[in-house]
Amino acid sequence: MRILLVEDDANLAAALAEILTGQHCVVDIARDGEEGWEKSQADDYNLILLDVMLPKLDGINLCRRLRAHGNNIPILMVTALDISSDKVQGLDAGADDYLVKPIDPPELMARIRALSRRAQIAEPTVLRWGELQLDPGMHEVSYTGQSVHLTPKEYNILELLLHHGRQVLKRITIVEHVWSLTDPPREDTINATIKSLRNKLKGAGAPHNLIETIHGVGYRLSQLT
Amino acid sequence: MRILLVEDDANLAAALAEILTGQHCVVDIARDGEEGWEKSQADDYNLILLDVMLPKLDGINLCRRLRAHGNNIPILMVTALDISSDKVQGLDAGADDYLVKPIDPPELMARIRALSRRAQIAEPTVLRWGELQLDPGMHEVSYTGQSVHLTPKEYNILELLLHHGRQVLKRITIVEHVWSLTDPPREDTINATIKSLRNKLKGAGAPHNLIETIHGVGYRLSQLT
DNA sequence: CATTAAATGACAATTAAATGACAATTTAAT
DNA sequence: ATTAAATTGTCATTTAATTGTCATTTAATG
Repeated sequence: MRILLVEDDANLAAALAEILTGQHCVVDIARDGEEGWEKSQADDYNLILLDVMLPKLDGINLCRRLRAHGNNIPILMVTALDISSDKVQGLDAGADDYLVKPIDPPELMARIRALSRRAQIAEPTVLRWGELQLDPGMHEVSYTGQSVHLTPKEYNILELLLHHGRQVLKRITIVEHVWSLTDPPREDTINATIKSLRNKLKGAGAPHNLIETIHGVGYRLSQLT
Repeated sequence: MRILLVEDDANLAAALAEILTGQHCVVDIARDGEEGWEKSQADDYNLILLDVMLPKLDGINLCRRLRAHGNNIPILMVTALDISSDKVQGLDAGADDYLVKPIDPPELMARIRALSRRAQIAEPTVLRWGELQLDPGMHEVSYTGQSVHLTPKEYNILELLLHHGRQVLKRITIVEHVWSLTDPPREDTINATIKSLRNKLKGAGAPHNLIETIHGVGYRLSQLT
C-alpha cells in the first residue's frame, strides 16, 4: 500500500508516517499542497492522506484539482476540528472520507482499509471472438472455457488480433507491436509463433483456421459462423 | 443503538439507563460480570458499557474474555478512580475507551458517539484464498489455521496477491506497491522474496505453486481446486 | 509450372526465474 | 552505545521456459 501523506506539521507527519510504515505501508510525505500535487502526478499512490490546512494550496483545493483531472484515487481528509462545514466542504470537493484530529491510530488504519477495499472495483474488459476469450487482467486465454497456456509473444499476438477483429494485420504491424522495429526477428519467426499459437488453440478445440492467413499480407481472425 | 450496561450499583445503573434511553438507546442491564457475559453472547449489542469493579467476574476479565472470543464490539470501560493502572489494564484488555466516575452525561454521550462512529467502519475483512488466510487487522497470516510468520515485504506481497485473486500482478506493479518506484531494488530481489514467501507457506503445508509464476509477466494466486 | 510465401519440425540460442549463499542494512535488545 | 537478531538486497549458479533460426515441405499465385 503506497500512501501519499500531505501534511505541513513535521511532527504530525513523522508520527503518522511511523504508524503507517508500522502497518507495512510505503509512505511519501509532501510538505505543502503544491508538493502534494506534484508528487501525486509523478507517482502512483493507492491513497492520499490529506490535511485540510496547508501552505500554498489547501487540502480542499488540492482535492478538487485532483478530481478535476479525473484522478479518482481514494482521498482521506484530515481536519483539525469537528466542524461540519469543513467536513461538508471536504466531501463536496471529492474526498472519500474524513478524520478528525487528534487521530486515533486504529481508526486511521480502519478507515484506510475501508477505503482501499472500496476502491477495489476493477474494470473487466474481456476480449472475445466466438468461443475464444482473452482476459487481460488475468492474462488468461480460453477456448470454450478451456484454458490455454500461451507464451508472452503468442499472447501478445493473439491480443493484437482480438483488438482488430476481422481487420487484416500486416506482418510489419505485428512485428512492430510484438517485437520492435529496431531489432526485428527474421521473417519466419512470426510464422513459427503463429504456428504454435494455432497449435495451442487447436489443443483446446479451436479450428485450425481460427487465425486465417492472408497470403502476402498477414493474418486476421476468421469469420464467425 | 443497543447498549449492554454492566453495572452492579443499582442506582448508578438506573441513572445511566435513563440518560441513555433519553438519547434513544435501547439498554439492557446486567448486574454482574457473569450475567454480562451471558447477555453479550445471547444478544447483539452495538456497544458495551462496562464497570471495572463487578461481582463474580470483573470488567477487565470480561473484556478480555470477549476479545479472546473474537468479539470486537466497542467497549467503553467505567472506572471509579482516575488511576492510570486501571486505564492501562482496561485498554490492554481490549477496551476501546474509558470513563472516570463520576460520569458526566454529555461526556458519556460524546464518547459513545465517537466509538460508534469508529465501529461503523466495516471491520477489516479477513482475506482468504482456500486454506490461506490473512487478517489485515491482526497482521496475521495462516494456512490451515497454522500461523505463518512473514517479514513486512513478504506480507505486503501476499496481501497484494490476495487483494487481486486470480489477477496477474506484473513485476512492476509489485515493485510499485511494495517498494517504491524512486528506489527500486534489483529484479531478483522480487524473486528472492517470492522464494522465501513460498518457502514459509510451504512450511505450513501450502503447495509450492500456491503462488504461480506467469513467465515474462509476474505472479498470481493459483486456481483453487 | 515456376516462383514466392507460408507451414512445419527440430534444435540452438537466448532470456527469465529459481535457488543457495552471503553481505549489507535495519531493527530490537541489552 | 554496542551487540545480536532479523530482514533485506545482491551475486553467481542452476534450471526451466521461451524465442529465434534452419532446412524442408506444403500451399498459393499468376
